[in-house]
Amino acid sequence: MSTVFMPKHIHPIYFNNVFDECLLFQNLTPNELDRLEGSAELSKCNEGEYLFRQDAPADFVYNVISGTVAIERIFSNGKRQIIGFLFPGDVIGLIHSEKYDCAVRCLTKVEVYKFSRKRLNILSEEVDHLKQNMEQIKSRIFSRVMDHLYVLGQKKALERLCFLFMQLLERLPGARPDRVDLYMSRQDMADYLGSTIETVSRSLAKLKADKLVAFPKLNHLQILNLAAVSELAEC
Amino acid sequence: MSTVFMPKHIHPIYFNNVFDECLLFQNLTPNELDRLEGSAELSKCNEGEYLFRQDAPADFVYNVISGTVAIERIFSNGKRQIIGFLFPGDVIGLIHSEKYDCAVRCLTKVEVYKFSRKRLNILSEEVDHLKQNMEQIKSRIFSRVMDHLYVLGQKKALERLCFLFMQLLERLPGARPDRVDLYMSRQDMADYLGSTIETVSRSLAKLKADKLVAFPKLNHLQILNLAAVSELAEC
DNA sequence: CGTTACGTTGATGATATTCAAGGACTGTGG
DNA sequence: CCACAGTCCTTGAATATCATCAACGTAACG
Repeated sequence: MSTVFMPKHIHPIYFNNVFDECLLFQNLTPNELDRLEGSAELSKCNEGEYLFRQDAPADFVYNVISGTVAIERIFSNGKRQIIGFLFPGDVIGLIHSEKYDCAVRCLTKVEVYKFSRKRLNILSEEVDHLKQNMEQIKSRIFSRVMDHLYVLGQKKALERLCFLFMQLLERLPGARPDRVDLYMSRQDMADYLGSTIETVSRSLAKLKADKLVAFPKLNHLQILNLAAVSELAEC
Repeated sequence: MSTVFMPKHIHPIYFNNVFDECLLFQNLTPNELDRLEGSAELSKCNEGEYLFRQDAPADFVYNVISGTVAIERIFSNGKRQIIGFLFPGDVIGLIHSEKYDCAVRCLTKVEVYKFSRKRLNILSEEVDHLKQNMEQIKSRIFSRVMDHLYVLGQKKALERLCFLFMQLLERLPGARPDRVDLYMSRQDMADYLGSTIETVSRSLAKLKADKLVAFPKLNHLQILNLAAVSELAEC
């Protein structure tokens, strides 16, 4: 990998596998990357911990370097809806008012770059590509939520599960059909898919019985029949 | 109503009941409003027509003056998910990439102000309050979609219907518990709530039987027991 | 080797969808 | 003004799907 664009002081992990795929940094010149770096701070978080909670002041924007997180929303009756899962390269916290309207829980050990939201906004005024990238990220997030909405509105349990698998396959860096790591629990899947842990488990059993997927280990998914899974997931 | 902030050439309908509630224009000075006006054009659309279609170039941002529209998304299998209903004062088309990723269908005769997206963005660089308003609108839209996601994921048909009614009551200008006009068909409600027309109809019957609501006319909803409906709708 | 947390499976009842038939409202033309 | 057709809405019956409660497996860990 070329090191031409590598700012001097950023943690090297940035450049292992994430940097190239990271939307936030697309098309930035070395000089602009340097300026962005000045607003950033590496931050770590352990499995099960929260990056931030619902209703906390929305002062920071995060860029996931490594690990997987769940965006979740708790409601007054105690129920939980997971809005999405985010992976290395993804950005958190762009679309918020003064307070975060959801919480971010780490499913694994997580490393993030933490930006002051204010400074990022100021910088985006001066760096046109950065602004464009931020807008693009927002519209992608929105588009993804609308797909999610459709899945919860129209699809059956089995199809929902396939939707999740295709999402993971497409968005989890390094995922291949024969190797998708499920970092989330069955309960997390259920809360994402608007279902229950039992229904998820039964749907999994059905997919296994039909030889569409296999589980060499509990959280190691293999997609055996990609065409069929993709078909079921289809939007 | 004070006319101090009234730009000279804007269509008077703007000032009948919408202007004060319109987020896009909050806190703008008369001079700034004048500049905004220069980018605007009044446009009308009949019931059943589309303001724009999915995948059309996203060149414009709309501000609803009068009427009701449905934001909908069509999927490859022909199914339709309605993302939301918009009313006077609401803004359409802020969060999109180059192409609209959903379509906007008019449920009634509709009047909108049509802004060039490009010019609006440029103007927002110069007018700080406008930029803030736009950000606030985006985060509200996002927050609303997340509530919707929760409703589709976690709630039963009856509760979903109550959720819709409360949304209408809160957001439809002029709506009161004893007078909520349903401009959408039963099919529209079903497509919004991730349900079927029959289930919507049955849920309605149940709510009527329990004296929570009444229908003096087919599309004139009265909420008889606001506390109960609100309770059922609760997020 | 027991404890604990997490996942699976079975039985049952609740809820929603589907298919089909019947009403109610609307607009048109006689 | 009425008859008729068309559209939308409601209701019924049968079925499919899912949630719930409970029991059982299994993997991880001290």
